[in-house]
Formats: sequence, structure tokens, C-alpha cells
Amino acid sequence: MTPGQNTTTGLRARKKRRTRDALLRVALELFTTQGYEQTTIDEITDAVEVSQRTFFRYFASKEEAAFAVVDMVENKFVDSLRARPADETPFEAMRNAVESAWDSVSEALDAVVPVELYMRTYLLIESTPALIAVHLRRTAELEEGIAQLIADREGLDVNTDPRPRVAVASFTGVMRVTGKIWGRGRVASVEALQEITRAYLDHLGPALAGNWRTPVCDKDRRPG
Amino acid sequence: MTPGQNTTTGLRARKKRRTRDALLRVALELFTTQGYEQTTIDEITDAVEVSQRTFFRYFASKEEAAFAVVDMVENKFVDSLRARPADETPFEAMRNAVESAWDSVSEALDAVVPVELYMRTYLLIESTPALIAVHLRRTAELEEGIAQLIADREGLDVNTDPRPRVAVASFTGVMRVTGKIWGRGRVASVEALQEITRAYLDHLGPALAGNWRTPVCDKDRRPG
DNA sequence: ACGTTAGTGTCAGCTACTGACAGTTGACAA
DNA sequence: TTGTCAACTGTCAGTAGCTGACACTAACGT
Repeated sequence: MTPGQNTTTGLRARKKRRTRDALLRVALELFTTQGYEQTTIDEITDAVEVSQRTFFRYFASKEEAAFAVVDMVENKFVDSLRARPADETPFEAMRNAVESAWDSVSEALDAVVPVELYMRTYLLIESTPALIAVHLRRTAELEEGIAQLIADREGLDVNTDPRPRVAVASFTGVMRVTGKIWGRGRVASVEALQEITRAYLDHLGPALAGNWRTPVCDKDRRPG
Repeated sequence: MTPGQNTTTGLRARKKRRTRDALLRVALELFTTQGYEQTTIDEITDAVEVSQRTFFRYFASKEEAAFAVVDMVENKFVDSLRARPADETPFEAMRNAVESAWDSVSEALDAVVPVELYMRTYLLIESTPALIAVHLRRTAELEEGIAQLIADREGLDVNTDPRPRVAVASFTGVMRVTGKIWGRGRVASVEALQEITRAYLDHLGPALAGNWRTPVCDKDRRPG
């Protein structure tokens, strides 16, 4: 109520967010510069000037901090996918979900960390055995979730019809490759990633755009 | 030289093996009965009556103990694959490698742990998040190794020709499914696993038996 | 203005894991 | 047989990730 006060969120919530963001930024910065396992929680909390206990109130584990940004991006995509209209084919839906998630991803991303730091984090994950393991598990779970989502859209059962899982595996496979290419590249911007992704997804489209609402897979358009 | 002495290995080596086997058996027994994370190293070493330090001289980590038997089985397969004659097709080689590895697997297995305990361990791994993560990473590494092996046999480059990785992925995919089915079943014997594996691999054969030594994939027999 | 409650710090403790050093015991040669 | 060497093990002390309990402070609602 007081004039001049930012009432979008209370002071308490803003403070909380600042602490979390600071912890995340410092953690990723240290992870990427001196290595994940070489970085202790104490180093992170000392730099932010909070207690170790506080770190573990924001992140259930050291690993969770490493994946926090990746997690955020993935969630944006899933949210976006859930919002796609029902008349899109599975592939259209996934592709449009990616397409329409860019803005909110970009926004949410650099509200917390520089894009370039996100890029370095991605490279770190893929080169640290302990994080690779977690990454693979997370990816498997994410794929399962998306497959379930797609199956629901199409009124199918993931366990009897292999197409949702196959389609999702192909799609996320492409996404993983584009991520790798982006990481190897020199341009650390969301736009660069966006461009690469578009180019690669263009190749995948035709092969998966088929109509799934008939019992057998045929390449005709859906009845409507 | 002394009569009555088992000279296949020295007393020292035998003692060592006994300690390791005991640690492994107890570890897996405890893991599978009360859970992986609920089991401490101390519980294991107390039961075997050695110091914690000794455990870590045999196993680099708690995880390594959980995967020791799986690791052994995988190694038997890779050794077997390496020994396949060069004139077999990739799929023939992989399949025959599995086929000819059964005996040594079976032998090596129940020299250390009951097959039924191996089965329970496999189920444990697939239901413990921390172990799932490690399992996926190990599997990825194993697949990469096998793909490299296959590529070498065929004089191909894994990075330019996708067929080795694809073939291996299909093959290990089938193996994983058979493992799951076996785990869900009631018969905890190597023979049961063998039977399931044979049945499933039979379905995969024709699709992958093509000749790879021509630049383009055709389904004819090889020239030589 | 005041009680409530969320967020934090402190402390004590558990578990995985490691390095250093010392004791024991099998292997092997004299 | 005996003595030396090397391997295996135990003990100890310490680090790092992580958790529960409790007390304190500051934002919040009334």
C-alpha cells in the first residue's frame, strides 16, 4: 500500500529470490571455472555470505544447483507443450511448443544468469561424469513425461502404442544434438540456439507428422 | 610345491578373493533387503569383520560394489565379442558373443554370488534413483565401447557412419528389455535369461544382418 | 503496536570417502 | 629355517555433503 513500494511481490519474497539467484550465479560461476567437484558448498556460501544451511534450504543437493537452470528451461518447454491446441499433430505440438517457449525462456534465463554462463554450465554437465549420470536420468524422466503428455493428447496408451515414446525420443534426440552444437559454437545467445534448433527440426518434421488417430500408421491427414 | 596346496593361485590371492567376495555378497544382500541408501558401509564391514578402509580398497565407492556383478557380466560379453571371427556380420558377432559368453558368465557368476541375488540386484538398480543414474551412464559408455569395437571390425568410423551406433543401440535395447522381463519373472536362473534373450534376439536379426562393407546399405550378402 | 510466521544462523551429528602411518602375514631367497 | 620384502589390513584423523533441532531476527497481517 505504501507509495513507491514494489507490490508485485513482497519484500520478503524479493529478498528470498535475490538470495537464491545469488547462490545460483556464484555456484555456476565456480563450477564452470574450477570444476564441479573441486567446488565446495562452503566456497559458494562464503561468497554469498550466507550459511551452508541456507544453501540446502534452496537446493536439495549440490547437483540440484547445477541443474537448476536446465530444469527451468525444460519446464518452460513442458508448460508450453501443455498449452498447445489439441488439433496439432504430436510433432507440430512439440515444435510449436519449443518455438513459443523461446521468449519466456530467454526472459526467465537472463533474469537469473547470463546466457553465456548457462552455455558453460551445459558444457560442464556434459563433461563431468557425476553430472552426466544425473543428466541422463533426468532426460529419461523428462522424455517419459513428454511421451505421456503426447499420448494423452492423442488418446493413446504409452505402454501399448510405441509411437509416443519413439516420436519423443527422436525429438529430444534432435534437441540434444542442437544443444551440443550450440555449446561447441562461439555465439552464446538464445537466438543462436534458436536458429540451430529450427534448422535441425526442419529435417525431422516430415518423418513424424503422420496422423496417429487411426489404428494403423498411415500418412494421410486426420479426419478432423 | 607343498602337496595338498591349491597352486592355481597363492594363499594370499585366495584370501584376498575371499574377502572381496564376502564383502560383495554381504553388500548386495544388505542392499537388496533393506535398500541401497539405508545400508551403510559400516554395516557391511561389520558383518564381514573387516575395517571400512578395507572395503574402499576393494571398491572405489559404494556404487562400485552395487555394479560389480553387472560389470563382470558386461565384461564377459565384451571379451566374447572381441574374440568373434572377422567374417561375421556385426549382428551375428554380437549375437554369437552373447551366446558363447553364457557359460563363462554362469560360471563366474555363481562363483561369487547366487544367481538369484544377481537378479535382485538388477531390480534394485532399476528402482533406486541414484543407481539408475549411474546405470544409464555406464550403459551409455558400454554402448559407445561396443560401437567402437564394431566399427573397427568393419573398418568404419563411428563419427561418420551412424550404423555402428544404431545397431548397438538396437541390440543393447533388446538386451535391456530381456533383462527387465527376466527380472519380473519368477525363474532366477541363467538358463531362463538365456531363453528369453534368444527369443527376443531372433526378432531383431533379419533387420540388422545387412552387409556393411559396401558404401551404401544393401541387403545382399558380402562379396568376400 | 503486536503477535505470527517465514527465513536464517548455529550447532551437533551422520555418512561417504581419503591420506598417512603402523602392524601383520604370506612370498621368496639365502 | 630364517630373515627380508612386499602386500594386505587396521587405526586414526580429517574433509565434504547433507540433516535435524533450536533459537533469533525481520517481514507480515491485524
